[in-house]
Amino acid sequence: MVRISNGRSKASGSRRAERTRRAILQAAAAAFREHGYAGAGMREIAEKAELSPANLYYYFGGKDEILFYCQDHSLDRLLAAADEAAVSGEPPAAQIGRVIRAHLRCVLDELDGASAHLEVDALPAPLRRRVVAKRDRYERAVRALVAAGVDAGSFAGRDPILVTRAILGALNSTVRWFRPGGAVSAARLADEYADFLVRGLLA
Amino acid sequence: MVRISNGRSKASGSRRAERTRRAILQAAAAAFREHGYAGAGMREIAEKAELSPANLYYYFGGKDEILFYCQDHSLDRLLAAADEAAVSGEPPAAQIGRVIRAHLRCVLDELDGASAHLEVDALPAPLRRRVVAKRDRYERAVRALVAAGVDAGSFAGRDPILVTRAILGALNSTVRWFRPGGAVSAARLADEYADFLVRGLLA
DNA sequence: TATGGTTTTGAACCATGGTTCGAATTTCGA
DNA sequence: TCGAAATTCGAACCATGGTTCAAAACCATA
Repeated sequence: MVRISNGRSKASGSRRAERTRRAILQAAAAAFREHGYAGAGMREIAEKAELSPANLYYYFGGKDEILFYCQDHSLDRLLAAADEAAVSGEPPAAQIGRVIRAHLRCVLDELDGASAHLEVDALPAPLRRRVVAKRDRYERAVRALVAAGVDAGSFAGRDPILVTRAILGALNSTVRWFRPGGAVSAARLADEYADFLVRGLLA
Repeated sequence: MVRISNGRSKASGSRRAERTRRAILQAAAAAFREHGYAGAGMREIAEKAELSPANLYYYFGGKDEILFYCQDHSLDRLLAAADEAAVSGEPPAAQIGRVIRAHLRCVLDELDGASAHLEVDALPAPLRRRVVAKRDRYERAVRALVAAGVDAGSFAGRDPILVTRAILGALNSTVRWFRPGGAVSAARLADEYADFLVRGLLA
């Protein structure tokens, strides 16, 4: 494990290679969400991506590196959404609502975003550090929005750290039971969650 | 796997046997929380329980059966707390607050309660059915309290199913980051979470 | 102390699964 | 079309980890 040295492993050039890279990450994310990191096998990931198990090692250094890129990619999405909300100029409640909806969209609609925060401990130390650092950056960004609302007086004076973790915990746990095509749509879920959680913040 | 036939496996008699049974469950729960079900090894569980790996099979049929009893035990605790709140005669908001605090106490204070809801899919079908049934019973109990508040007009008219899942998701996710002896105590966490989540319910 | 049941264990078994390797196949510019 | 680079794969390697087994150690009772 941990045979990654530079940022990109080999084979980052061609257009086609980049496509199969994406396909692998998507297949892996689906497998991770179904059986967890340790439970999902390379053979299963290969089958979902429609190529041989050995071929995975042409694109990635190993199983852990696949998990790393899954998490890293979805964290980039989340961070972008949080930054976008922060500069929107809307009132704090609307900003948080934006972030909640964007977060759920990332986690539920896009297949490869589910394993963003789950199973960080499965990564070897150097990769884990990078993911944890990025995840903390996202958590701080959300927390800053909460704290801004508290300072402005529109939110109740609760601990922003705890409230932020409660919100993120509620959001991330949706991947455990939500299934596309089920009784509730992702859009309705996002609306209800946003209303409920934002209401909890208000003074 | 699934070599369990009757409710109790062998060796349920002596007082001492029952003690080591508990010790094994506690050690296993700690290991599961640390590395997940698939990630935690029987040798690690044995070491934490201070006995040999082979000895585990004198008390339990296998790894999956250990997970089953972990989940079953903590679900009993949660159900008892929910029932207790339901018959308290307090207003809905106070009842939900009670359940939230009890839930966090179960999940954070008692070491063997952490893996209650996580990793249900790891169980073989027959055991999984039993755990899922009990877990659903608990979720319905909490949902009934929420629905009662909505009907009484003290809660906003949101979907009780989604709101309940949001609450339980926030509560269960605490085991991912909470560590006893850390910056925040379990009691303060419970108070903040209860205030925040109950406030989200109010009309 | 002798005896039968309970409890514990070291060692090995065996399936699973991540990984490697060398060759075959495909791709693509010259 | 030719040949080098990129891509794919079957097969095997090997460590890990759940599990089994027969024998030893323990413990209560007669």
